[in-house]
Amino acid sequence: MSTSSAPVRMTRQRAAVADALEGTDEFRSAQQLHETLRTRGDAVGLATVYRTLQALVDGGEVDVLRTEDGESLYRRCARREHHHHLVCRRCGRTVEIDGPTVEAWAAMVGAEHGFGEIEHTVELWGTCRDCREA
Amino acid sequence: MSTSSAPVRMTRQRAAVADALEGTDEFRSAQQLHETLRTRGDAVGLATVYRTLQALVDGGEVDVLRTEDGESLYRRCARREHHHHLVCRRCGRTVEIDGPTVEAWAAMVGAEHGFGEIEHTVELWGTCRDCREA
DNA sequence: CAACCGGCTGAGAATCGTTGTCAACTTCAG
DNA sequence: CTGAAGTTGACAACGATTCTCAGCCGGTTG
Ligand SMILES: [Zn+2]
Ligand SMILES: [Zn+2]
Ligand SMILES: [Zn+2]
Ligand SMILES: [Zn+2]
Repeated sequence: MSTSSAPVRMTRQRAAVADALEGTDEFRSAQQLHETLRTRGDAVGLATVYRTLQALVDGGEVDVLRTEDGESLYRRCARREHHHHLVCRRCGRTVEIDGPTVEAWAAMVGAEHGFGEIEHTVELWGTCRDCREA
Repeated sequence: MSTSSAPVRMTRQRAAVADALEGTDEFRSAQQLHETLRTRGDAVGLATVYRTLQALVDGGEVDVLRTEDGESLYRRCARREHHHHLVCRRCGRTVEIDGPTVEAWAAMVGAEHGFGEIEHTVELWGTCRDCREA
């Protein structure tokens, strides 16, 4: 089996995007990252930012989640294993969450109703202390 | 206090949309509903379908959830109280789920990290038996 | 029953995040 | 150093949803 994946090249742009993600602990949108890079004088085309983020997501390097109004937010999480998030809807600050209970619950409920290939979406939104006091 | 809510009028269009929702047990997109109505010879403008659905959602009459690719799906659920869904990603068939465990878990995790105004998104996706055998 | 006020409708334009296009450019194996 | 092939970026294209606004119609009044 040869999945003949195209060779991946290291470019200034990819390094820049990866770096911007390393530089923060919060979930950021593609546009925010694009702006950050531009300001930092390390400009990268918006399309490239999107492409790079998508690649990182596909490679499991980065997590994505969609805002209530449909915008995608990206974050370089500490652990690569499956986990969930508690995100500040104001500033993006994030806490990685483990939910063994939820995992079992989801799988069980799915099977219980004859559904297969079960997947689950579990995200928590709130307002962090700092944002609440601001 | 006068929340002076504007009077709501019953129109052919609103009745049609409401009826289309009654007619199915599955999560449907605004466009699907619009098409259904058109076919049924009970045409309603797409904008009106969207407006009506939004109103129903605001009134807690209908539940919404977003597809993985950002499309909104609507469904007239049996219970008005908070609950979750196990949805067939193929046909939209849905099972309403109760997750007392999850409710408590979400609230606890949020408070535990000093976040306020906690909200949670918990949806289960799978493939129903019929769709799997097709 | 007719007149009216104001909410409602719909065709089409406008949004907006995201993806597709494609010629010019850059990486890197040989 | 060279050439083949992956990358880039300005800009067009998309697709779901929302906005506009002139014309329409529900329902209340007299
Ligand atoms: Zn915050
Ligand atoms: Zn999980
Ligand atoms: Zn199904
Ligand atoms: Zn819940």
